[in-house]
Parts: sequence; C-alpha cells; structure tokens
Amino acid sequence: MTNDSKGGQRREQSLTRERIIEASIELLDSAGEGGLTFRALAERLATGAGAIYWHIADKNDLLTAACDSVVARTMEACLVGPSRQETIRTLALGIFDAFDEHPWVGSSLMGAPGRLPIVRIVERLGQQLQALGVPDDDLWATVSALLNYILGVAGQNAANTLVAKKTGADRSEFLDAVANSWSQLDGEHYPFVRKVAGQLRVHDDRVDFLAGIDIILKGIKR
Amino acid sequence: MTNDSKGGQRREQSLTRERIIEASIELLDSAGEGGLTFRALAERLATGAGAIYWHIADKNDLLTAACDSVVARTMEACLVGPSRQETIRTLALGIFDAFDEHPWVGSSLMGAPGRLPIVRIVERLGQQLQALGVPDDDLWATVSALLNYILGVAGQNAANTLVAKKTGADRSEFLDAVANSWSQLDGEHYPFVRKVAGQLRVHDDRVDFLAGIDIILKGIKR
DNA sequence: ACCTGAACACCGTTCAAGT
DNA sequence: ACCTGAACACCGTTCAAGT
Repeated sequence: MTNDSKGGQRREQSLTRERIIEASIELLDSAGEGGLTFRALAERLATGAGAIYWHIADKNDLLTAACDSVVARTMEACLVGPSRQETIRTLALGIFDAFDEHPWVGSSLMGAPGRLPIVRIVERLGQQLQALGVPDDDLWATVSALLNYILGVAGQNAANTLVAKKTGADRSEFLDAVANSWSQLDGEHYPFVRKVAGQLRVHDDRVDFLAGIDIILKGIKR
Repeated sequence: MTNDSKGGQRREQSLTRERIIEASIELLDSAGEGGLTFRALAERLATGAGAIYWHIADKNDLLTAACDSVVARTMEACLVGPSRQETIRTLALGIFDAFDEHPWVGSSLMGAPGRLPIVRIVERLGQQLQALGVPDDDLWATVSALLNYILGVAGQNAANTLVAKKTGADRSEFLDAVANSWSQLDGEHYPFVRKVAGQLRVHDDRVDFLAGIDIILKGIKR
C-alpha cells in the first residue's frame, strides 16, 4: 500500500472517474489540448490505457467531464455584484479568466453542445437576465446571444494560444504578429482591416471582451 | 475554362492547389468534418497521399484554404441592403446560411484566428459599422463583438450537426433531444434552464441568430 | 519540377486474458 | 468487478526513389 516509485507516480488510490478527470485537467493545463492522450493519461495514473475505459465512455466524455469540472468551480466562485448588470459582468469576467487560465476549455466547450457545462453557464446567466426584467418570450434568444458571444471569444482565445504555442510564442506575441500582417494587407481590398490593425496591436483581450458584454447588455430588451 | 470534375476516378488534369481545395470541400460537404483525410483525398484525386504535400503545407493549411474559399464566395454573393442596418443583417444572414450549408466551416474558422477567412469577414462587417457611425476608437471592439458572436453561433451549429450525425439524427432532432433532457433537470438547481427548455424546443436557429445580431446592433455606440 | 507509395510515429478504441 | 497490455484500424507526415 505504501508508495513505490515505479514510473514516477504514486498509485495508492484506486482508479476512479474523479481521479482520471483530475489527471486529465493537469495534463491539459501543462501540455495543452494535444497533450491529453489515453497513453499519457495511463502513464500518469500508473495504469493501462484500457483501464480508463472502465470509468470513461470515450475521449469526448473525458473532455466534457474535465470541462465541466472547471466550469462548475468557476460558477461557484463567482460572487454576486452590487447590481444585476454588475453581476452579469462579474460572471462573464469570471468565465473569461477561467478560460484564459485553461485555454483548452474553450475548444472543449464547443464539442459539448447542450451538455452539463453549457447548462451551468446558461443557468447562471439566465437567472440574472430574468431578474434584469427581460420578457419571458425573449429569454431564450437573449441568453443564447450572450452565451454564443462568450463561446465565440473562448474559442478564439483557445485558438490563439494553440497557434501561438505551435509557433513558439505566447498569445500577445502572436496577436502582435497578426496585427503586423494585417497592417501589410492590400489597402485597396482591405482598408478597414488595415485601419484597425493598430487597435488590435494595443488592445487588451479582457477589456474588449467586457466591451462586447456591455454592448449586448445595452441592446437587451427589458 | 470548362470543368467537368464530376464523376470520374481518373484525372487528366494536373494536380493544382485549387483542385485539391475543391475536392476537399466536396469531401467535407459529403462526409463531414471527419471525412477529410489525406488518404481519402488522394483517392478522390487519383494520386498518392504524399503528392498533396507538394501543393499544401499541412492539414490546417488545407482546412483554412477550404474555409476561405467558402467565405470568399459568401462575401461576394452578399448584396447591400436598403440601409446600413439592413446590410449588416443581410451580411450576417448570408454568413449564417453559408455555415449552415457547410457546417465544417464553423469549426475550421475556429482554427484560423487572424487568417484570411476571418479578415474577409472583419472587412465587410467593419466597413458597414464604420458607415453606421461607430466612433473610430470603438471600431475594433465593436467589430470584434459582432465577429465573436457570429463565430460562437457558427461553432455551436457545427457542433450540433456533428453530434447529431454521430447519433444518427439531424440537427433539429438533436436539439429536440437536448430540450427534453433540459426539461427533466432538477428544478431546484436548474430552474431557468427548465423554463427555457420549452422555448428551445420550438425555436428557429435562424431567427434566434438574427435576434442576437439585432441586440448587438442596438447596443452599439454611434 | 512534380509525383509515388511505403514507412514512421503516432492516435482512440477494443478485447481476450488476468486478478 | 476491475485492470492489463497487446492488437487493430486508423491518422498526418516524411522521404527515398521515380518521372
């Protein structure tokens, strides 16, 4: 029962769904989206690759479960603000920061439509929108707009860090490279993109995200 | 140039980047996101798998190029409406319909941050926002909000059709199943989600999408 | 230059066999 | 019941060898 150092990792506990998910999150955080494989996971858990399938249906199930674990923690940690509007902004920022810390969540969330992690987010956003006075008939369309915006940002951020990692840079370096390529575009066909390239270079992801939330909050019927 | 690309296994044309991209789109449309492999593509083009690498850098390059081809056609086809607002709505709907017809574009777009297909969309949206009177300092944040919303919807729709296909249903059947599972959730923890499950069941993706666009347009500073 | 196709280094998933 | 690990059916990508 005591720790033997074979393979570098302990195996005092028995294999459970929770332990598998926990190890998956560690792997995803440290090695990125591509870092989660059944072989790497099995090695880390000091078991065989097939053993995982006793507790997990398939890779998508694993990814969704890991995603849900992060989302659940995030939803619990998000406090209520001084006003409804503030609460939604705090909630949105909490989600943004969590996805910033775990970029793989953005892409995992895309593969889990209608599943538990999405449900958690919809519930929290929706309750606030309802309290804000959004008419019953508009509730779904409104929460859907907010959700899709958040998912879009999350997905782009995940893609940014992924592509950045592949080129050996961090996300802000990558965005700088994008700004450079945009400012060198043909001015005849892409006048607007050239123009905003400068704003892209000095922008702050978090500030822009919040600006989008504010646009939506302002446009909401109530 | 006349082009009879339909029907034949054997090809008298030489291999070009354009022909590879065209075949990729056909494959993606008919077999879905997972249908595009270098082996399947090579067979369709009556060539070896390695030959493709002479014209294409890697799979991501291929996907982005296929994506760009669809986006470019969509942007060209989109007419200007009677008003600026209308033009943006028409544009957004054009994008929605194109992504509805080619669901794989939604996920491909996620993997191509800052690349040409995104640039095309930003350019068209941005020009209209500028004409609408959005202040220069807000242009990037505004176009970014609109873009991220559109990408979020595109990504979710792609995921919906993908998951639906895996379970052997179409997208509306899948959404119906989601609505069912939502209405059976624990009412104590998920009162809001239970409440909107009904709206989800009778909703229209396209109408909801447009409602989101309208919320953003209404919230925009000008 | 362009193309061939076998080979390489992976992957998710399965399953007979063990405890 | 739970776990093992070899085996299977794939991938994307490379590269010596051909034309």
